[in-house]
Amino acid sequence: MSLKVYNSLARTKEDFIPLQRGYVGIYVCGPTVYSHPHVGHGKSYVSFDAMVRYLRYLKYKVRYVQNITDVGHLTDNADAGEDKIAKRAALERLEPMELVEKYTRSYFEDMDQLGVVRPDISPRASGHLIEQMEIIKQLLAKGHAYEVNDSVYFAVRTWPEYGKLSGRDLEELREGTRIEVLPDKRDPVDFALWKRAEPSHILRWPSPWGVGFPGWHIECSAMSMRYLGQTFDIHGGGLDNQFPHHECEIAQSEAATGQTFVRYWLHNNLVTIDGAKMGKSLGNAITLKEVLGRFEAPVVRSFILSSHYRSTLDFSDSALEGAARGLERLWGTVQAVQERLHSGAVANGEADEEFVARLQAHKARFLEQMDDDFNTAGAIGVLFDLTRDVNELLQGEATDQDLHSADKLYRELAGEVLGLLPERGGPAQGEALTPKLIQLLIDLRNEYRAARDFKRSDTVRDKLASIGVVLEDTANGTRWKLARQA
RNA sequence: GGCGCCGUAGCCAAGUGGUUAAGGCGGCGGUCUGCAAAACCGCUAUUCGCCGGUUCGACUCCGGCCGGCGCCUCCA
Repeated sequence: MSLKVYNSLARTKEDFIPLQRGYVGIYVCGPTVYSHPHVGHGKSYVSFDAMVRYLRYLKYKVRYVQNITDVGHLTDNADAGEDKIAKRAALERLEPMELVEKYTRSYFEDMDQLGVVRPDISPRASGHLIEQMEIIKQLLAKGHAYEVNDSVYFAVRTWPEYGKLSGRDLEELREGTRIEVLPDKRDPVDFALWKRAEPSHILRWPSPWGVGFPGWHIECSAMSMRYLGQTFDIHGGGLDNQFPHHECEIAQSEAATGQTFVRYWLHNNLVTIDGAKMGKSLGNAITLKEVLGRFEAPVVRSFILSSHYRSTLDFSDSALEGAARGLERLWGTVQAVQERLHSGAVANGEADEEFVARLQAHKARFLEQMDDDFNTAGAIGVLFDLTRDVNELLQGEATDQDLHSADKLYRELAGEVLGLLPERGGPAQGEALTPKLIQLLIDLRNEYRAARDFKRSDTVRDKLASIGVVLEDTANGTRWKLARQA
């Protein structure tokens, strides 16, 4: 069994073989931090998080780099229009870097909630101007770029492979150019590496070509190669960035270094809202904070992972609701296993051979799904098959070894790889009393029940229910849980 | 106009050239329970948008059609 990934460059699934045995370098295009993250960011970064988690589970030493774009790029196209960050900063009456800091924090806040493991390096574009200029210098020296009126453009006609990622034909691109071509460009398809700053442009830096700001694509080339080398294993991003962003990255990087830039390009598909594209510019973007206000973060995460990363995902309340019910059931079983383990009433003993064999079979199927281009949807399916078996086990006499092996498998697959288990943090001091108090009431109620005083036992249950504590009588005693928030 | 994707049960969603087309939600029936909840068991697509073709055999490959969508302009 080996990991296969869909490489956009090859348009097919390929065996994943890293450049250096045991090590993986991965770069994923990060957010431009000028507003709160939306559900599209959620899908993208949760998807790549699952990949990174799985690679680490496979014992690869992973270096995960994800940039923060804090250099304003233009609202319109790469050549004209306002700077997004400057525009928004003016609107919010903040210093541009203040705005950027605010939304960078907001971004990590939401990602943390979604259980996204932080990248190993989160480089800021504004902190890597030197590296960007270095590449531009190399491109100029090699004749792949030219300077006009204090701006520098990449000369696409000097790079015949331009279009290899997105399948574009240069001639068609020239004909189909919708944007007004700047007179400075020698060729309509050329793209900016460095732009002269107009006097009104706030975000500006000195450079060998005058005061200006970097082009949109150059930062990713600079930061990825800075930390992962001239050639690295995986570059990820949204499908919407395949062209022109990634195409341009490849051209400028490979033209500058003469080396293969990226070996595997992974693109995740986009989010739709009621079947239609969601976009900031379309005004139908839903922020993560909005969704996280209505659904628990793990529910959102499991919803995202319940479809393949290369499929579109349609956000709707009913679909989220379904994901919530399913996750609740999964958690119920995971929790029940742990409760049984800690109940002190478990028989010590060997694990049932047949049961262990079934666990192993589930695990193998799970890994098979993940190996197949990170099929988290299939993997979650296996988790529910596993849950069926574990529930069956819980119906009868389970030994501590049985329970331990089930618990371990959940933690490994659902927890470590998919990040779908609740954090197991100890309760805060005052809260530690709550379970004991509830247990007291449960014991009391059970005394009433033993005496067949159901009127009183129901009163206890109902009153607990009214403050959000739900009781469940099982063959192995009474359990309790907090009611879902309405 | 160019490039590309998708169409699987009421809903969400995997998947495969040929044994019974995952899984989740919902629904129905049952077991358990004082009642309930949860859990468990069973049922819920003779069929994979439509029409042709290739094949011994296609939902899976090819062609056409219908429908939905994306990229080609900032966007995860």
